[in-house]
Amino acid sequence: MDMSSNFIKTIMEEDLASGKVKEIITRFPPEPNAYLHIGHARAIITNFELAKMFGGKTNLRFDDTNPVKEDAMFVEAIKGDIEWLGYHPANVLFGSDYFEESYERAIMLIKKGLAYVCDLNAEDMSKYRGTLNTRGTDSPNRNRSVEENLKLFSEMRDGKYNDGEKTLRAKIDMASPNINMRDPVIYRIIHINHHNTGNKWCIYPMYDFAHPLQDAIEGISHSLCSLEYVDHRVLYDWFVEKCEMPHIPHQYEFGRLNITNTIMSKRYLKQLVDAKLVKGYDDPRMPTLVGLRRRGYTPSAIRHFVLSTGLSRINSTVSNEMLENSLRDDLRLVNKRVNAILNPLKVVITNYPVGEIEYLELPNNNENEALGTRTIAFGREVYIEKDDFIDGTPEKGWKRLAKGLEVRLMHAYFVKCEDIIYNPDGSIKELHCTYDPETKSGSGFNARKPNGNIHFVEESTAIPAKFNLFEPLMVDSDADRKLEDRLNPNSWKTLEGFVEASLKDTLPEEKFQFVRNGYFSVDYDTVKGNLVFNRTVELKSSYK
RNA sequence: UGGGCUAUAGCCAAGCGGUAAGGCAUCGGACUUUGACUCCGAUAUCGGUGGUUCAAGUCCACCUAGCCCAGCCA
Repeated sequence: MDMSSNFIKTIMEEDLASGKVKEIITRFPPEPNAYLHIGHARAIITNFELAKMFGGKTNLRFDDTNPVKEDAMFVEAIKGDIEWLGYHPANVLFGSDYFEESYERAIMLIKKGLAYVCDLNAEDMSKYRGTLNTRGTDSPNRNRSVEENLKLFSEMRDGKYNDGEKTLRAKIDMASPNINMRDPVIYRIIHINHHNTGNKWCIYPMYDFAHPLQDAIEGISHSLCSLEYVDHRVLYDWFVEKCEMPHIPHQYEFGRLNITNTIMSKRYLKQLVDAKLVKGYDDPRMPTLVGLRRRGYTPSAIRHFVLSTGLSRINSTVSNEMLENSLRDDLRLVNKRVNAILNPLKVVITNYPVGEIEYLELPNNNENEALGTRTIAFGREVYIEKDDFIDGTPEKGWKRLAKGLEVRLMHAYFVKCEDIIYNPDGSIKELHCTYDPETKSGSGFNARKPNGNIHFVEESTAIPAKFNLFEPLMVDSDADRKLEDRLNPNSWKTLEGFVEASLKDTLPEEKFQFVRNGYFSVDYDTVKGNLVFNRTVELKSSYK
């Protein structure tokens, strides 16, 4: 699928046409402190697709300028997710690769009288900053000499001061209506081991300072980010200019992508995992890429979804149906359609010979002949879905089984329900039906129409399986309420039923359409003799 | 009387002065060995008010609503 028209694509076309840029170079700059989720997928896909469209390239750059929050483990996880999505970065880089250059550029700012070492502690700095409605006041250290600033900054690097004791700040304008311009901190002191640079540094650049420099160094042409950075753009440009970067990158912002019934904030996802309310970051209910993968989502479905939602300067909330639709669309023609019974109800075909099994041939996908055919077993005892039978008089339009009605067991025979056998407790034990040999599928029989078509699995060849069915994790979008109170108690339900014999040797992540039940993916918990399937998404249904 | 951003159908979203694309959802109907798929058909005058123009969703003014910003986070 192509990316439809959007404002960033238009900007790129114009920049290329005018000669403002020679090549489109983008970057995806995650901070290695969490698993990627579907929201990140939008940023990844947008950056890679846009560059690809214009014959450019995209870097993966880990923005690791804050060692207190970052972990090398996430570096590998993030790389894996991006590869899984189908993208190959031109370069895999780290913000920490540029610590030396950042330091040199900071010295340049000091020498130009555009940066100073400040002694204010965090609390006082906040007071001096002023508020949204009142201007800030200058730091007492704002007019230190260049020599003193150089000396102090050098001492900061050498570890002479404790965390928080001093900062390096850009000297801009404490009266600016844009708070980001009120002498922002550009270096702070953090004595901690960094996953890449170890103990080499104890001062680390802030995002606002590091990011534009990183973009400039890498020759990024279009630096894409989300809307909350709009107010930072003027600072971004200020650093690129004042640091005299040879290449001038430009920042463009677009809105975040939200999905109904889906909470994507890092904080909540972490809370869910830490409180063991889910089974980990790859729980099939999680909106993480590893979660979606386990659930059964395919990279191409996610790509299609993201591209179909477009790109604008609005923080949008797209309905979950759109994501689900992308998955169905993606799998419809490429997956085998097989029989599984999630809620078994036994049916005995009383006029079928005891002990006899016959094998019936059917297409693996009736919309795609290339997938070939297979055989399924049919015999005297079969399982059907409980929902496909109604005990009593069905409403008008019922297209399934009921006593006295005849339906087709798909690709087999018409069967008619003659008797309902009950357990002592009143529940249904089994159905007694008769079949009509004349109605065999493929025979061309059309003397009468069945009251619907239902699927089945033959009893003696059936393989037991577990089916995990999901609903949204959260039922309440009110962020003020406690997490526990917002959870959907029915978000995970496991059913035990049967699948047809052809699924005996399936492997994790294999995907099927279970006829009339939806798309399923084999779960990682599947081991020999214990099949577990996750329902990725249901089939659409006009049956209410 | 702080600054910034945004406003096209239920949800996304094209549109760049010439008479409202598309997708998802919804509602009809056809077809159907998945109540699936597919196919037909239905559904908006563009936040509001003025103005410029032969012509405005597109330009101008004012208004309204929503979102973002006061980390030594990103």
